[in-house]
Amino acid sequence: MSPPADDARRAIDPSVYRAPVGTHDVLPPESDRWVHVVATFADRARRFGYGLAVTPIFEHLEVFQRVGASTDVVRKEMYEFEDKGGRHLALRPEGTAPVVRAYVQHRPPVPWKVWYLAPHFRYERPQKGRYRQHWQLGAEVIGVDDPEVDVEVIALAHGVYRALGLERVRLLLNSMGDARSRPAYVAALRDYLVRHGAGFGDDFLARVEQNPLRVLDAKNADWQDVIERAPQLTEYLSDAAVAHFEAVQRGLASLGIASELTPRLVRGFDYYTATTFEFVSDALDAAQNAVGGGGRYDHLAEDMGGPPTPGIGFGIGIERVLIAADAERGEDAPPPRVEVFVVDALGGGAATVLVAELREAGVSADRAYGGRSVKAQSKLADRSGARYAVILGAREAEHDAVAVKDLRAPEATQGEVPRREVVGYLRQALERDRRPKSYEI
RNA sequence: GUGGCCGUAGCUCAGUUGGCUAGAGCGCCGGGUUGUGGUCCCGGAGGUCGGGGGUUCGAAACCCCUCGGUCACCCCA
Repeated sequence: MSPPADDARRAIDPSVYRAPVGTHDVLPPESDRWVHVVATFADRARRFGYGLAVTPIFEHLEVFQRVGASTDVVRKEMYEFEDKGGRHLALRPEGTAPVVRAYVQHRPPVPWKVWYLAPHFRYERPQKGRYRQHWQLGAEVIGVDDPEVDVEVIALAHGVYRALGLERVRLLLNSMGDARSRPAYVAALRDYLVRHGAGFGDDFLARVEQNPLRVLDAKNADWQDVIERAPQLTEYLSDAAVAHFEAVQRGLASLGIASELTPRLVRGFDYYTATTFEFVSDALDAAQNAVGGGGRYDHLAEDMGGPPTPGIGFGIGIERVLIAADAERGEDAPPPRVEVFVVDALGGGAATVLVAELREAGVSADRAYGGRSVKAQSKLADRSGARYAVILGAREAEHDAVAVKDLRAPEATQGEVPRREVVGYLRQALERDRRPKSYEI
């Protein structure tokens, strides 16, 4: 491949060869933290008895329209397209709908407990913690409306934040009521807002018209007084809804999980019923402080043509979790890439063999390429963060030995080890000072 | 979709009454007598000054458009 000629170079549009607006690459060393979040979640989901559900990255448009005609996701944020067969499809904007669709399609035995890791897409203007493609980890339990399930699902999410070392994450809790109690409330709220918000302009009226609940979490300062005094959903809950909600709160308390009743917590999707919740980070002063959220959706399966089936789930935004971790404790130096770096002063493939032996033995190892000088290789050894360097030198080779150097020692500490023993020697040395403390993101 | 701020080497930035071959630090590559890193010294590579158009004798700097970044609104992970 020869480089393009100068004039050909000029014709290349640099704005095209970059990640599209609102998307980003996840690369080392940042991706190490990303993997750690995923691994932590996967481990806990497994312990809770959840299996992985991998669903398509796109679905028929109708699947996502089930999140609600009044939602921003459906009205303006969907990445929809038509394929060559004329099907109307959309990239996944949220995680619950595809899982419920899969449930309705396959009808697995209940309770169906699954978790997922998936990219999500929303066409909106990016800003801190808000991207057009972002990754969510989530879990869903379908088929049971026992409040104990609500408690378990919330506990799963809560445990993930704790395991990741996030301490400034709070749990906000609310109940959206059930099919019987919500319509009466919405009517009362609309009535109230129309009466008291007469002078608030078209934006206000449009929201009241579209979905009065949307007004409750509005940030507009002029509206706050009216919103403060608006009727609260909790006053309209049916006896059954109240009983369910109280059971959830008792269950959380019994696990020592603190939650805050937040009557004005309104989540973005219309399908929510009963329990809704959101995890927010106080370390984030950005407008996007929600690091996760979810709720119960007892009519969604039915709305997709399945039998009446309750369900509950949540999603956690990986990017926001990482931002929250940075905000809590600052960005740490990246962890070492490998434990051992092999410096080859002999040539002839000696490093190739030793590195292979180390890797087979479970020791992470790297080496330099391109026949670089010993000095250059030593620099790379230093920068790799490796604890030990092994130098393959001519003097040592004369009696079948190699030099092993402790790169962390303040004074250069170097010793000779017989070539055939070096792998075992390094394994033991690394085992001795393996840090017991858990790795935080 | 609307609005504010910003756009000079890989990164962080300097460079204004518009005027010499566009600079620094860090990073990268090499060297400091032929086998060793982290400190220090020397050298080197690397820039369509986001892109296009305009004003001007002359533009990185001024104007317009455009692309991108960032923050906020709307809303959310």
